[in-house]
Amino acid sequence: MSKLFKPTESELEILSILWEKENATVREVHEIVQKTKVVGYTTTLKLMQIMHEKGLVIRNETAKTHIYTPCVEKSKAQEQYVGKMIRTLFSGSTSQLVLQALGKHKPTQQDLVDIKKLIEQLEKK
Amino acid sequence: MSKLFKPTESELEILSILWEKENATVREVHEIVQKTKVVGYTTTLKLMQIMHEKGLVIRNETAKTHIYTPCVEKSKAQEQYVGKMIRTLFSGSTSQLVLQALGKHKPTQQDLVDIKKLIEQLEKK
DNA sequence: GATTGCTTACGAATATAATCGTAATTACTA
DNA sequence: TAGTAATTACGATTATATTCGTAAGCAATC
Repeated sequence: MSKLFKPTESELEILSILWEKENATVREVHEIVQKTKVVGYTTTLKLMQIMHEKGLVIRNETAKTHIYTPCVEKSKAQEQYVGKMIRTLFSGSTSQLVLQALGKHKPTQQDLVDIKKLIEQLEKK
Repeated sequence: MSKLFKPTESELEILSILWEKENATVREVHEIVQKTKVVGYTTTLKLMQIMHEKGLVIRNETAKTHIYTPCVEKSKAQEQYVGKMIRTLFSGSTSQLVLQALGKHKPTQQDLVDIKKLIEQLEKK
């Protein structure tokens, strides 16, 4: 059984930025966080230091300015959150989640092709 | 723009129980919560009282034992959480969420039929 | 070598959430 | 009526998360 990890709200936000950019400095992360909410630089710094203590990220300290890299797999987070959401918000029904997602957030034509392909595969079993 | 609501972890758990049962007493909710984690009765009570103050639930106080009813729509919560998840965990891609969900949490044959139907409708536009 | 700017480290304050103990109330019943 | 059980109300504590101020280090530059 894989250990479940449970980042806080702020930690998840930072992780999503790191997943996007592969790795980043505190300054870079902070710049992006700023777009969403006003918060001091040292706040972002402290959060990332705590994440380092927890092992959520690793960092390269060779240069003065440290470079942070995520240390948990995005796919694991996805799996965990999707599972929890299906349970608590969709009464355990995967298809309800899918219908809601496709209905509210319109997918592209290519998206639909991909999904149909997967459905075909699933039907073969 | 509809006001966004942001229940805590525990509040969301209680809401999901209330959505499932339409309405319930503190005792009933507590009984279900107990299956997941050990926690005192008054803790559940207090949480539901706070939710009442916040307007997340309404309650019928005519009898000694109050009956709680959810006061936010499940669909609104679904929309909000799915949207946020797509943004922070799936880089804004709906299809990625769908693929992850269908891949990890196997849907029934009927589920697949429903989804295909929706896809057909979406393709017509 | 003093000044400036950017960095990390870290303590401490603040805010929020979760937990529970105790008292008061009510209803039932022996 | 006295006693028991279940309920609500509510204060207080504990735990957790977030925020920021300040100091110290380092490098470039005036």
